[in-house]
Amino acid sequence: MATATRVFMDEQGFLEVETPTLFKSTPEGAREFLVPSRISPGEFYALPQSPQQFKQILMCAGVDKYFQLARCFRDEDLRADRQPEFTQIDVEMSFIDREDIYALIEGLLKTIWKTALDYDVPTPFPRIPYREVMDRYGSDKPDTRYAMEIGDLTEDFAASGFKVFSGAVERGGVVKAINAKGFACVTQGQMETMTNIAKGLGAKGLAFIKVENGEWKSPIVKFFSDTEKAALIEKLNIEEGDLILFAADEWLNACEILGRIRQYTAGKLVELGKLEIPADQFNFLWVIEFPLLAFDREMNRWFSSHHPFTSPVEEDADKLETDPKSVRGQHYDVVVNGVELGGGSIRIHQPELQKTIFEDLLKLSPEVTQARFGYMLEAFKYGCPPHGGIALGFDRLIALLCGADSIRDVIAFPKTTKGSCLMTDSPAAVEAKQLRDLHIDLKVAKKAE
RNA sequence: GGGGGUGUAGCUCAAUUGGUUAGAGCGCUGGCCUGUCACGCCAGAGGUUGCGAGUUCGAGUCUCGUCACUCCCGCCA
Repeated sequence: MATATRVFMDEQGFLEVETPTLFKSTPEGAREFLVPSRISPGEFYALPQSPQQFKQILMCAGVDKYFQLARCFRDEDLRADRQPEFTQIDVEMSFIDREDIYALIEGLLKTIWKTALDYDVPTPFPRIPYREVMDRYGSDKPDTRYAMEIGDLTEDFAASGFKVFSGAVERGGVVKAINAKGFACVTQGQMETMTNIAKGLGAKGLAFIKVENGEWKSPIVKFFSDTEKAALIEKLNIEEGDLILFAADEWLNACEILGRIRQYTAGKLVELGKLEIPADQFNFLWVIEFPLLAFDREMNRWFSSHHPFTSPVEEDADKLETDPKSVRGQHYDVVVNGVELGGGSIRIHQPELQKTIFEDLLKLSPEVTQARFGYMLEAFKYGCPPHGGIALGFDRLIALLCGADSIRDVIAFPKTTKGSCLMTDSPAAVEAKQLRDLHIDLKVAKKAE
């Protein structure tokens, strides 16, 4: 697949460029691996979380079509789909807009799926704005191989006698529900699991209706008016044997709760043989127009929902100062079968705008901005073409093609959950002389042998 | 870093309150049959129940430790 990727990218006129592995710490994103320097006592390299900044400078330098199968490093906890070192298909191009990226990546994925599985990926992929994908699927990486979409009942229950719902609407929230078709046979334990999912996301409970023997079995349905019931039947297509689950909360929470519920119930319905999710089908889509910024309540500041180099969509740019929350980014994720395969954006190429983002919105001091990103702002000053790019998780891609549940299954010599290599027994202690050369004193006691 | 779950044959799983020689399906090997195509029939191999301690007359089952996997929170710009 690496070969297929290189051949395709070469045919499209891209130049493969290697970027340094010994990079510098830019602690905005994931935790980095540090490498001590022998020649510069007390100073460190960092292994790159991605070649992001290098590739943007390549754009300034006139390499207008760059790609790399890039090794990336992140010192975070592991998961089935996360390893401390992994590979991405890293792409950046100049003088383009989003459409160019969509067309390129659709072509690449089409080629890869054809080569590996002789599977014809239909193009173009559907594009769904973030707002809509959350409304319909409760996830920014939905599995669209099954429908079970979330319904919105905010207006229908705004004046409901059921205070839990009308109260949520009064506070500016929403009322949403999902129909788990044929899941009225849900067990007590499964209901409890789902309630815990909802509570884990801050809900007080999980309202439900079981439709059995022509009857709505539910502790709350007695509060519903006939109009409200009619709205439910119509919007959720309620039939005998269905299970309806509700979330009344602020918008994002309600969406996420039902998104989790959607995934959970779909899994159970597959076990029961009442839903089919074909393993040999691949539903690709683009999720677009993510919010550029999200607010961190604890830190009381804005942070980039993607990364700080993402350009705002043009018609929202003037709202950066007045209404940062509503600014959408020119960011896009490519999603297949509930897996986020990659993401990217059209970048900021104007030094002033980049500086505004760093200093006014992200509240980095000018000194910090200069120390961490000064070389980029400097490069931008000499005239940087409009550019953008994307990175696809290569390990995830291979796992998808192989039908593997974990990227560990498609990586030679993977790390364990605790980050050690069982083959070579790394990480391991080093000799005192090596530490002296690196000007390092250890504070941890040496492990007893 | 915190919390939950899991670990039994190559794979998917079973094994009652702790109780005989740890079972089944699929797969594998051999034989037979065959108008077969998810063939059928017969036979067989395959296990230190992740590892190490402990409790017990007796541990797959209980306790502790450890390793691995997995999910959730944190983290993953």
